[in-house]
Amino acid sequence: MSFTIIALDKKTKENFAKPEEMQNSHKEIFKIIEKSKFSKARVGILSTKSGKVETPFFMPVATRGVVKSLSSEDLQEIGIKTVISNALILYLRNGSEIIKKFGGIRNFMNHKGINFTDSGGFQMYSPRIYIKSNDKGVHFKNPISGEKLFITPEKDMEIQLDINSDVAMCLDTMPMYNHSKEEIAEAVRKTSLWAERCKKHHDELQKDLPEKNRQMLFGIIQGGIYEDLRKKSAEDLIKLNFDGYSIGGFGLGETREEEFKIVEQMKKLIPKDKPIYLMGIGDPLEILKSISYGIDIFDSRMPTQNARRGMLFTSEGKLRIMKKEYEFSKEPLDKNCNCFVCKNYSRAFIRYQLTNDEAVGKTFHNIYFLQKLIETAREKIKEGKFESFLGECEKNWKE
RNA sequence: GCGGUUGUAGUUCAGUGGUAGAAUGUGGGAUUGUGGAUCCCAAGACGCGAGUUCGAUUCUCGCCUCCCGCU
Repeated sequence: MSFTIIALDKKTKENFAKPEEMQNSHKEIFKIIEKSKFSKARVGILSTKSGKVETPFFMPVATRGVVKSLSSEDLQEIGIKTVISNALILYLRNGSEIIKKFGGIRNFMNHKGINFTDSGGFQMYSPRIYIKSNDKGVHFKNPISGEKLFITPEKDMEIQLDINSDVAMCLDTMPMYNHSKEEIAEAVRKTSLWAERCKKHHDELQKDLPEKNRQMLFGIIQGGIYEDLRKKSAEDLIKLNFDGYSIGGFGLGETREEEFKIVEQMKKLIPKDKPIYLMGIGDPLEILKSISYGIDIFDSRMPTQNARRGMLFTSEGKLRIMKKEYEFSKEPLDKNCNCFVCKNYSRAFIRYQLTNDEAVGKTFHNIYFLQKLIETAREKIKEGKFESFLGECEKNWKE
């Protein structure tokens, strides 16, 4: 499935840094170029070994090296520069070994942009592959071969370096929303313990590499909705001086109020010159709101997974395409959207094809929508009009 | 034409002398660091007629229907 017939516009092309242009100094890996006067929103430039990307940005999830139902060309057309893959899941199918022989995931998936990898800590939520963990690491079972694996923080760093992503994530322990405070405190303790080992081993593995070729490493803050635990987690990680800081463990059932209370708290604790990544958050309004609290990076399976399940984003809110009322609809998904899908297909067509699970660009549209939304947000921040833009979006958005 | 068999939700099947349950489908909803899912809610049925009985979707009879066999 590909929509390569759209010619790249000039602006999009220019936004893609060529490898030879990427050999700049990496002394300043994150540079703030604009700050809102009315909120914590900011625009920055994150410099990685594969190029630069403007923040805030959203990364589609490419768990096994592909954003489901989108090609690398599609990503380029949409203007997506950065995707995130999953080191553990790639490792399960021997992907990390194959990718190593390609010199990294950038070459393997031919995504001419920037790649993040997640550690696999999140997969502790998945009873199908997670067995148990202790202070040394995590026991997983490989559902393909049936064999058991033991992933230590050190092993995880090695896998992510084999994959050679631009930004790696620490192996963390993610508690669930319904866990007791004691369990979440334990997850924080283990996350800090592992973060230290990740950082040490990661530095050691790259000590001979020139700085401009080094993979970055982000620490992941846990602690659920408890300010004292979050504070402890953040302080432990900040001491280790990571390249960036992730806020993990949200999007699991907590309220927006609980979430943003912690996000605001974290914003005050994390050094201003470090990028902040709110993991797993992909709801459009939630993203915009988080930007106003100073978040720089997002990722989520929401736009891709929900597209396949018939939930589309539009400028007027969520559209459930399988609803009976769209059976004969000649309208596009979103009349305000300029994507290939909205220019060519009706709601009725997309709805009809979904009954047979045919991919006709739903994912393309959702990713395009989010990309344009955040591009607009960056422009609005630069113009000093972000907050009114946010208010307008909130007003127009229907759940 | 005769004999047997069958008839319960849109569909495929349970079940009971005190007016019925599932699966699937349908209509809503959920879905947030992806194993190409899963979960929640709702609506929806005893072929027709007569008899026995306090009461029949259930038992009896007739009609119709499904399928099988015989002529």
